[in-house]
Amino acid sequence: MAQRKVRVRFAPSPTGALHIGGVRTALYNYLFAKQRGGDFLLRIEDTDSQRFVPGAEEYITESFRWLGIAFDEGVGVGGDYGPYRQSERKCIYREYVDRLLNAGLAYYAFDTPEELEDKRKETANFQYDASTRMQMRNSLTLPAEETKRLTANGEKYVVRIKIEPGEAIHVQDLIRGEVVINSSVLDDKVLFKAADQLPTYHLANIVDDHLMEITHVIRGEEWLPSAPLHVLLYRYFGWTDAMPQFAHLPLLLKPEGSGKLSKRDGDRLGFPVFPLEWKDPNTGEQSSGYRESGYLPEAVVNFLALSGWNPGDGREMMSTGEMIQLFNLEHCSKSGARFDYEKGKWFNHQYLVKKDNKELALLFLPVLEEHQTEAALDYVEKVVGLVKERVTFVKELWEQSSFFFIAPTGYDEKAVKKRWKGDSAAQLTELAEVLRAQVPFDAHSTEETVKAWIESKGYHLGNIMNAARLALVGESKGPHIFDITETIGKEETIKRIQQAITKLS
RNA sequence: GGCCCAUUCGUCUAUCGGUUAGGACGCAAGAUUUUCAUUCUUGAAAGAGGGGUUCGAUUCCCCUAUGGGCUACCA
Repeated sequence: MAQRKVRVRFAPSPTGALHIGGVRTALYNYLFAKQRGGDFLLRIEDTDSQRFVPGAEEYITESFRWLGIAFDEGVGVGGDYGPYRQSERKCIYREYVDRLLNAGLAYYAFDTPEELEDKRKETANFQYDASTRMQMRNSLTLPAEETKRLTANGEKYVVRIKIEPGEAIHVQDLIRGEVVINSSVLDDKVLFKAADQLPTYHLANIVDDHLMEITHVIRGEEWLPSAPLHVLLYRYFGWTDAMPQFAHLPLLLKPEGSGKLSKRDGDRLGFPVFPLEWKDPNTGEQSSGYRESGYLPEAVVNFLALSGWNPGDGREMMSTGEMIQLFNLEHCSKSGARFDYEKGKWFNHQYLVKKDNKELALLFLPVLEEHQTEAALDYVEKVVGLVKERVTFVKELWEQSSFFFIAPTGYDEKAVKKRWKGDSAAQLTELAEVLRAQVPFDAHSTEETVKAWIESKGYHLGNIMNAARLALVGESKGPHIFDITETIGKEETIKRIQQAITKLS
């Protein structure tokens, strides 16, 4: 077969917020495409008008924009294979349905949902297939004129694929190898609904993948059971030669308990399962997002890539560029991965520490604003550089640095008990004098002066430093004390020391 | 219930017949430190069970168990 340009797609349906597992699937498609110099497209599968949720499509687009995963083609981007929204491709599918109908590979079925339900109730394991279809109301059992009359009358029919039993269907999976399924266990799936004149997933998916010249279908494991049906559909259409290659990814599982990661888990266990915050327009239910929780998109991407795939050499911290180079389906695991949220946090910490102070300061500015605080950018930059190693999230920067912006209004009781000794007031009074005379006031010079003074007086270093820290910070935490004095400056330093003496004596 | 997929430390995973079964997160201990963190060092921690194949199985095959998915006029 001629070498075709790699084209992969991410095809979500707009039924709500994009699940983090979906994000991972999209990411793998993206990495795969970019590595092979191929195209990555976004197709919206909105063939179920019942489940459409307003805002979901915008949510999807915005999520990938935030994550830095760009589509080459599709909804919101455009391209030569459009439209990319299945609801807008309505007229395309009818032709293919007819093709199957005319070839005798599909048939009309008139059974109502109620009739089917009854059937399922009375017959255990009822399946609409070769063994049962001749007992149902369809174009195979009804006289031709009757079928004609019913379809012409606008009866609510459905088109089903006709699957011949007893054949072993082989699916080649890039991750799992060969999977063989007997066609007898497959049912005559509905391909098209007359009610809304729309195809179901299976038909639309195959037709679109073919028309859009998709070369690789990389999707979640939940699709593996219907892969044989898809293979059959390619055959029915005569497209076997151009059939895409399949790769079914393992699922993301709940961190604890059993089952796949679900929307509910996030807020139950205290972590987001969505890239962005989401409020369901129907239920009003609010779900947290990675972005709003203070995650860095590059950390989320790196972490997600590594649950289900590894580069093979033990590397963990990787830029998107590196992952594009290293990605391959062979190193995707076959078994489901429990979602390791703690490791996600670790990744965020790593990326946060690595991040340029100025960029970090920019991200911190809104947080400062929330606390009715403002400061010059270069001041914030300096502060951020001093405390970033101590936090996991941008938000936590405030807890670690508030004293750089606001003088302590009270003193931590425990710290006072432990650090404020009987002679602290006297010693700090002296320290204030030493500091007042200190020029220049940079951390290094100040430290030398203060240490020399302590030594000459024979004071206890720890006692002075801890008491001073209490005065400057208000509690027993924070970076190197002379970095604090340098940053807040001489006036503020002395002011805080004097205030502590007054309040704590 | 039926069908399909999977199974290495608590978790994510490396190993593609011969290893003291490696790394990372988390956990524990120690070191560093004027505080709290960070950091560094060390440690505990795994091949589901049973059969084969083989000189030799974590690795290949079968069975069992367990986990997961699918089983809609949803995707």
